[in-house]
Amino acid sequence: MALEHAILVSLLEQPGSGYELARRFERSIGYFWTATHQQIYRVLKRMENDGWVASREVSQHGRPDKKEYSVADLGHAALSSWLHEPIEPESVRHDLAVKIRGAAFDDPAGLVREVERHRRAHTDRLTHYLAGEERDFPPVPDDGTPPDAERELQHVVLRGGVAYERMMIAWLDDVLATLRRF
Amino acid sequence: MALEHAILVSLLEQPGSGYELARRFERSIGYFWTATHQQIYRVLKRMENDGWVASREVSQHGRPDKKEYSVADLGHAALSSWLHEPIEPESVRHDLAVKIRGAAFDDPAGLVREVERHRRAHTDRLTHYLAGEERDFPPVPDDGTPPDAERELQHVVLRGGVAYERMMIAWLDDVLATLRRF
DNA sequence: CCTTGCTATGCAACTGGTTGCATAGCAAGA
DNA sequence: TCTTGCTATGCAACCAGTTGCATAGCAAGG
Repeated sequence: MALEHAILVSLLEQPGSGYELARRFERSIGYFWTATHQQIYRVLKRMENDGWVASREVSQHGRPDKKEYSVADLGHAALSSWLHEPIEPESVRHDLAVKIRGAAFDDPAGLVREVERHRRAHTDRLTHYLAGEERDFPPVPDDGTPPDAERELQHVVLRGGVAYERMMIAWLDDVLATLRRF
Repeated sequence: MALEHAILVSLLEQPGSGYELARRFERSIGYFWTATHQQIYRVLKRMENDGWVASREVSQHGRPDKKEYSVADLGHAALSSWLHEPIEPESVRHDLAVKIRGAAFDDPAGLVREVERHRRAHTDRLTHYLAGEERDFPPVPDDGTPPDAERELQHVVLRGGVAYERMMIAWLDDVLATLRRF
């Protein structure tokens, strides 16, 4: 399970409430790890019981109070030991691939609109990633100052998202060309 | 849920027992949808109760008997209606991306060996895909005969796997270069 | 004042998926 | 004969994740 660890990373980058975490999981972290707010609240509670995170009540102006969480020593240690474990070869789940192979026994041409819809979703996400990259990672001249690990690593993960979306768009074009031959 | 549908597609391509399905889910179908044998047996039982599949006992020489499943009309209809639903924008889960961002708060260089391990797993899988492609999809001259949908669609899904592995390898090289700057 | 809508937190029930364990047929080899 | 190993099927317990629902503070606008 890596939700705990994703939360730890997110809280290390920036402490925040369950609600704020849920919003981050709709963007940023959420590009490669999804979670709903119910899940986040439940896991945060468990993590607090385990001493991985600590919370404090924060009053806000014009809004309900929030509970701001930050990473405790035990949490930092737990993250560290997880980082040093080898494991997890990742398992893939691709509904669309199942659909494409299934289309052979139904109506191949009928899948075109569905694939086009997916293609649009991926181009949208690519556009979004590229805008984020331009905003958050403008090119800096190498003036000899040491690189910032947090920033560089966030950037390389984002580049992974960009590469993934580009690959998917190219493949979906291949799929569309194939479907249109029937 | 698409496990039912993945099983239907697999049984349409070739009827088989739960055990045989489990083996297919370790290759072929398993490249984009994973399932353990327990899960497959449980779901097959439910599908049989629902009339989606039918089974018959098959005696084998030198082996225990098996129950061979094939798709019933209701199952074919269920698959068809699923294929015509729009839905599912796919959610991603990338442990490695979490680890990479987390490494900023631990030991970036310590992640190199882990990333190299993943890179090796992906090159292995790519080699495996390419061997399968050469074996199952040799180039055929276009002699005007109509293309075989089942075959062409299996091929385009496999090309997706190849594209994915190539993208991952290139990205992991990017990650390694980034990690090595610290 | 009342509705709408966003912030903020949470419970309960369910479903899908994983893990550990168990059983049994049969073949091959020590 | 006994062990090892592959084929073949399955139960039970657990855990992670989803869905539906509920509550409450506060602001803005009709």
